[in-house]
Amino acid sequence: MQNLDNFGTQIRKLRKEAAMPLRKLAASLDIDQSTLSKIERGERKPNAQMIEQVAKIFNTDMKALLVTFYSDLIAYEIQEENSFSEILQVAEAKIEYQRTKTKKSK
Amino acid sequence: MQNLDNFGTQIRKLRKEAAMPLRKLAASLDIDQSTLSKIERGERKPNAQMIEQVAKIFNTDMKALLVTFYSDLIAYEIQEENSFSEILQVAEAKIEYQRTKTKKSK
DNA sequence: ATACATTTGGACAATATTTGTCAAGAAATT
DNA sequence: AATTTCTTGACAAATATTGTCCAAATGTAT
Repeated sequence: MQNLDNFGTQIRKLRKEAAMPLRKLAASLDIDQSTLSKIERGERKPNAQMIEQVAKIFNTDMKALLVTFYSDLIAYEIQEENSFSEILQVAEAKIEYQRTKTKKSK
Repeated sequence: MQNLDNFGTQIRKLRKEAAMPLRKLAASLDIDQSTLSKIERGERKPNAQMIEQVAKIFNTDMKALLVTFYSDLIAYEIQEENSFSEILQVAEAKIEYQRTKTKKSK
């Protein structure tokens, strides 16, 4: 089954596995350690640029991190909506439609 | 098939059907007409509060508007991601998981 | 226990983004 | 061509995000 961790939890796990102090990871990512602490605990939103750096540092799969990052974002935005399932379905159709359009227009 | 219009297009259609000038709808929504013009053409993002008002004014289905609004938002955010399909799937699983949790904890 | 390293919490300014507003010009309608 | 409707761009005000610091809290080893 897929991993339902949020981005913060995932990073913290990677960091612990690597036995790396938060302070050090923060330095590698060029962010303040308190900021990273908050990101790991879900108190602040991470930003998309972090993802590539994190993948490199821990030599891990970037795709998994991207999926976690964006699914967090989306789940948060529509968690209160009863029609969440339909929303996601339509969003997917829209993206697919966009892609066929740009393919043709090329 | 589902409606893949974006929110702006949908509002514009409703407004045209009702033969209502933009200026008047803007007044009803208590926003500047230039703002509404931009929203209808997708140049500015609408906000969620508009939805209920629009549904009332045109006596139309609020759910359809909500789905359009949020699917736009999401499609825009992840349209560049190759794993968009998986992202959406995981987002859905996360929301479902959240819900089972809160149900139990009650 | 105390010393040392790590993590967390809160405050704050700097920066960026969003939102509201206006007025003038373009387009459409009568 | 006069009137109404819509669009565009510019700008300030309000709001949100981000970066930074430092003290307090927690954890770890001696």
